[in-house]
Amino acid sequence: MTIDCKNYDFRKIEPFWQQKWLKEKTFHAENESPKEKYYVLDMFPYPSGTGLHIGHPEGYTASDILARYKWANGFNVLHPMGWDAFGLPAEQHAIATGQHPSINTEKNIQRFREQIQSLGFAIDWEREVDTTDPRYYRWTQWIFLQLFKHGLAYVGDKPVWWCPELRSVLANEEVINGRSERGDFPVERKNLRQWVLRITKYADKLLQGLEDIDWPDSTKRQQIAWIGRSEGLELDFEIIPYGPKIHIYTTRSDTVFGVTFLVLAPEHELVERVTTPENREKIQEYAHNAKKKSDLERTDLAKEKSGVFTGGFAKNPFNGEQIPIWVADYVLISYGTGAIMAVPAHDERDFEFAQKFDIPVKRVIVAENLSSRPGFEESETLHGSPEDKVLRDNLPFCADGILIDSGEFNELTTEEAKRKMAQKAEQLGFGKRAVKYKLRDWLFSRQRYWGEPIPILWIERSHYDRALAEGKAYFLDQVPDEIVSYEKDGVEWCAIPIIEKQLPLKLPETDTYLPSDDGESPLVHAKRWLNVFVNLSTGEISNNPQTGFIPAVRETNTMPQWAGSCWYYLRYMSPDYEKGLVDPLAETYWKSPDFYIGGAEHAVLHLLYARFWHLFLYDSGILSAAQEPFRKLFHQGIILGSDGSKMSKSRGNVVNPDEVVRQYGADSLRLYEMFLGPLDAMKPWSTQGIEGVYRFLKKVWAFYVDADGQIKNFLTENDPAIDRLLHETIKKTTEDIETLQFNTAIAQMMIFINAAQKIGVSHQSAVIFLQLLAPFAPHITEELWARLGQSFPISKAKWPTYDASKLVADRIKIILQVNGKMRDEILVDSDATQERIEKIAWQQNRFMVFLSGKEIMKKIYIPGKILNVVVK
RNA sequence: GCCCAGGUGGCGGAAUGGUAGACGCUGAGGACUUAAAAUCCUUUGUUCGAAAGGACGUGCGGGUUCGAGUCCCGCCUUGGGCACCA
Repeated sequence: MTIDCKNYDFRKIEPFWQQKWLKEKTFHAENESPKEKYYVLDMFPYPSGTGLHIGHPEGYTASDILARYKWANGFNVLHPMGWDAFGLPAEQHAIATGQHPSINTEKNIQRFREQIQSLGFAIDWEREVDTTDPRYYRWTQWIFLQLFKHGLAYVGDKPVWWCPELRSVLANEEVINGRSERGDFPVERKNLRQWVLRITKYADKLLQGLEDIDWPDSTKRQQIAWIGRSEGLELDFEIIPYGPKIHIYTTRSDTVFGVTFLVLAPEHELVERVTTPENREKIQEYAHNAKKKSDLERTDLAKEKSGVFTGGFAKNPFNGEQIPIWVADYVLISYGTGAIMAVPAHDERDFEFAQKFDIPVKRVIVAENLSSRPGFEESETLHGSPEDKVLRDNLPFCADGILIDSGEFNELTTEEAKRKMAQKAEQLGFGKRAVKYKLRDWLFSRQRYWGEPIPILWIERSHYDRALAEGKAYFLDQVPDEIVSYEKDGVEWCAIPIIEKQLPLKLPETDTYLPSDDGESPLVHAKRWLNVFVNLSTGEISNNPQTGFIPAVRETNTMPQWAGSCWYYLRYMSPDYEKGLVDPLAETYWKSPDFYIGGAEHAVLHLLYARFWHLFLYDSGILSAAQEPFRKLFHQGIILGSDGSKMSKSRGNVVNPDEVVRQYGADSLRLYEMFLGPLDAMKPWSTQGIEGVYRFLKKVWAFYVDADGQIKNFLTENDPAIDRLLHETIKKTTEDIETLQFNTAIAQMMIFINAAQKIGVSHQSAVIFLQLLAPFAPHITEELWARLGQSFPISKAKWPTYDASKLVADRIKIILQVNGKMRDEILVDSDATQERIEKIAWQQNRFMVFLSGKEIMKKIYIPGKILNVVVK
């Protein structure tokens, strides 16, 4: 079956083949197959109200080329698509219109599906997933319960980022420079009861797992930096006289003899204890102000240090020196121990602080090449002794070096000193080695309507204890060892899971989707849903009081948008499986995606959270095939407006994919996005540029089809030159697809068609060329393929291979250089020796001009390429 | 401030240390056409030259090499990430 058209009528051709692929399930992936599998994954889109963006098809086309290429290579390919459909815009739309967010979400999904289908991707549409579908989020909730059961989900009254505009709590990762990532609204600190996932427990695994996965270096680096592992020493500085100890954490224990003050974070519990009466007032004032300051202000004013002396002192455990204790907000309560030893000579921040408050600076580390300089043995307190100006200007000296003025540790290197000091501290019991992370636990609850409800009930402590004591609570083996509870108005509430049978816990209907002003989820308005009665033996839930049922309150927070995207790649493997999140057989077969493509903006958030869940699921035996979810990752670049700036409505440089498809067709759009430049680069869209690839496709059409719409006659045999070009093209296209260099693959195909147009090719070569082009431009090639009499899809046809013997030319070009400059070229037989080439070269007048009267120093011959003569 | 990736014609971009500018766009000239569109052909880094041909040329300055866009050192600049993490 083909289309009845004479010209390249993509408006007829493209919908025809799209429907045929859909109807015949051409790209259906089998869960049981003797074939080797290949799983290509796109980061699934959030179906926004504005429809598909021109950037979406970039990644999708790249993955599609790979998918079709793998099909042609005999793989059983899984290339699915789905919708990350929970999210704020849908909720805001619901607030504005009063309409349930699912209605708008469904509409947007439909639009996205149509748009994506209009681009002809080889997707298995039977595996579509939607994170807002209860059949999907049932398992998101189930995973949450597993995390809960294993003690990885807990509640805490935490200072969190609260965004008044969005009326929601945000995760650390969602706050950028004191503003919300979404919407760019100001955020503030607020204490709220929150669900938190203990991602920190996986810090080391998340770090180690990066080692042998094929990811962009920059993304790995970002995750490494985000996890922020550091090894150091915790030391005790005893408050004088005989007070409690201040625990500090340092990665530079080698500088401990250079400590000239300690700093406590304003929120540190010992602040009051160390403060002397005469300083109490100003310390309290300082702490109070620091608390009021948002983190934005605290970081914004980072340049200008502030702090107050407490009047108290502590003893340096290494040398017994009395060290003044300060309070300053450049020390954060949330990292390390909330207290530091300050070594101004060897730390920029401490140095700045010491300068401002006139605190002594004591140098204890010198660069290795300086240590031999005379006069260095003597201790010098640089403050107030400006003799050695050079030295002073060198401070702070933050690099590793050699210790001076450090008692028994003198002359050790930084590395040796750290080791010996740690040993001593541990022996004498005033310190211990410690590992710290910048990574914080993941704030997992949101005060929103449009998210997965957290499947938890809250019951009073007395009920909880009794049920456990009686040993017949349904949740006996479903709760963590450590009770998750919180106190409110003198009552302690304990978290219990709802029974698995009651999943999915669906969102209740409410009158309003607006959170309350005090930061409670809109779900609190659903009173009937909220207050229930539960039977602790059976897990049954009732809306009315009954014998054997006790009152319970539902958790009203919902999950963040990241939840659904943490495991969708698993659901694609068996989207309809009812007994678990993934069918173990399907998981064993598909393992994990072989290729994952999506934007670099997800380098830390989604990609870290998903890894965390996957590692957890693997550890707890729920998954068994792959420890890491994404073995190979690629980030496509961003397509800018034609003015070179980011596409935005306000700039008026937005390109609408529907418009492009209408004007040039899906094949042109796909081809152009791939031809634009390297896949990972940022590149501007050009309206004229797409004309070029459109012309190319028209040229391809005209090469196969005559003016009457009939397939042309081809040559019986290829000219040797075109034969070589064909095999070069097979080679180049194949290699470029493997390395994702689609722009140069397309350039090679253009070269081929330009030559073929002039010289003509055999029928067989014409068929091969279509196969090469098929992953890039599937519609036009499928149509021409069918017109050539083929009855099965071109993407399933065996991928062409090149014949290496055909790549060898019988005559080759040799470049003649004088002193490395190209002066002439000659054509010789490909088996010509250097001697023969020199003989020919010496007959070239043009070349000889540059040699005449010169002394020949040297001749360099690069076989088959260059003869370079060095003259003087 | 720190870390990373870039900087090549009018434009997007090609180039395992070996002919810089493939391929495409744009511009110029031509063919076909009554005309236009489409298509096809020639040409298109700068500069000197009538031409043949020469000189210069991959952000800037050095270096290594027979030979550097590519490797090394220093700098300028654009983009991305991190940012008091002790």
